Amino acid sequence: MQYWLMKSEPDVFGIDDLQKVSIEPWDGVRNYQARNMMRDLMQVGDQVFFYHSNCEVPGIVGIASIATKGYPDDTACNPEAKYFDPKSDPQNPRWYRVDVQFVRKLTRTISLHELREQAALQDMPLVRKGCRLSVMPVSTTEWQAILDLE
DNA sequence: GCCAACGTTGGC
DNA sequence: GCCAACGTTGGC
Repeated sequence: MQYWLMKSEPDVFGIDDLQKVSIEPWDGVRNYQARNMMRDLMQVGDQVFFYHSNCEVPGIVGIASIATKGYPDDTACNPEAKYFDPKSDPQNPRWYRVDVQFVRKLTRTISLHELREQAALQDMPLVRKGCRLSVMPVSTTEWQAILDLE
């Protein structure tokens, strides 16, 4: 089993929204690195840290799991959709998504500030300045180190 | 294939 | 709201 971290803006779709709907298709990702991870690497049952970005206290707020393997993100082919991509061909889909399932909220937010202070987390892309990757792998030791902070 | 222009992300 | 970082686009 693999571990991941996925970012979302709480004003758009936060951990409380995920709790309400239980399962959410993670569509609209238009970044090739993130696409490759969703399409090729994610497996059902993988665990995910749910991260709130672009908000008052950015940080990890909950845990989710991967509910489906990667499958084509057909919102890319819908001209009405927010993340429509005219270059995406339904016969040869450019973008992929997975379904994400709510597991639990953390007892508290583990802020980005606090994550940056941890020596064990210095290699995480997340703590690098200017990291814009919205989906990233988390190692087993990083996963445990973060849970130990809860 | 280079690189300037542009758009987006996301912390602050 | 500002702006640094970074990915993408497109002219050449």
